[in-house]
Amino acid sequence: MLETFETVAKAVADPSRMRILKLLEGGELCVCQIVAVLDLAPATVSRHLALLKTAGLLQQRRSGKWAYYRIADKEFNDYAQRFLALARASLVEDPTVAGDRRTLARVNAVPLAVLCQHGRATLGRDDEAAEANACRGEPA
Amino acid sequence: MLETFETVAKAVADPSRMRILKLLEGGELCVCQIVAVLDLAPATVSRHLALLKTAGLLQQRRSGKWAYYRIADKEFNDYAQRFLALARASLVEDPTVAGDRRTLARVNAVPLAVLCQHGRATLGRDDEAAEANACRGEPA
DNA sequence: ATATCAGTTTGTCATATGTCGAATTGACGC
DNA sequence: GCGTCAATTCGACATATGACAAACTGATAT
Repeated sequence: MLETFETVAKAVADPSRMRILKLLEGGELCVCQIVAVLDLAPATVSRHLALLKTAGLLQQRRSGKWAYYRIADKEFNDYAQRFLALARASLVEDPTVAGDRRTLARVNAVPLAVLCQHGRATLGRDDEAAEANACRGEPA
Repeated sequence: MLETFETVAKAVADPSRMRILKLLEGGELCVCQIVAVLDLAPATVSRHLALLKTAGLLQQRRSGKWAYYRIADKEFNDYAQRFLALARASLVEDPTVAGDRRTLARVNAVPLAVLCQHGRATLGRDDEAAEANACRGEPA
């Protein structure tokens, strides 16, 4: 259907959403991690994730207070997996995507109990003391 | 570049433009043929075609008063040909696309001197007398 | 040079979209 | 039950976008 194609195509035709997809290629992430990397409001990220999920590009699970999103591994419609393949083959050396990955590494070095409370501001404090893990302590 | 990806993705993420791409898979067309099939204002079609061309998805040539567009056969950027391949594999049995192709067959049965002057209205008059060819009489 | 024609550009309008702040919802701890 | 936290939904705003009409541009015929 033309409408489905449009829905999926529009989903990847936004830079913020494309950045999310490239982040998730590395594996499932908690919303708060995506928020910290992209430095966008949680409402914005939540809206983007919902749109990607509606387009059949992502899957979601909840664990306690946290929501995790990952790249869809099923065929939810005729086009999602094709666009995911195209996205995977794209932007391989893009500086924005590469920068996001570096930021994600720093995000992952911060205990999420801290990240969830103080957001991206914690990234500049490498001397922050370690705390108990929260949402990131639960692999898929 | 993320910006280029966005430009190309946005170009195919619109139904009218996707219909144009599917039409052009059958070969080069004059603007007036596309106008007749899509039943959109010439200004609208012209805007869409310009956007597709900017995205590296189409090429254009002029011949007299007429402008012809065809699917790009060169790599104008990193993504255009990838999206063209995806588009070619998509909407193969879509009813809107199929209907456009049927309409195009009827458009092609009308001499373009007539079509260019009277537009889509000529499609309902199968008894129209043949006239000299105009823009369609010039194959690539 | 003038008129006609086809396509393009400009201007306008209604609608869509990305973003953020506020409000809401659901999970958790006490 | 209450307070806290993370994510989601809602509302508002600025900007973008698809559509059309009008104006413009370039090609052609006379």
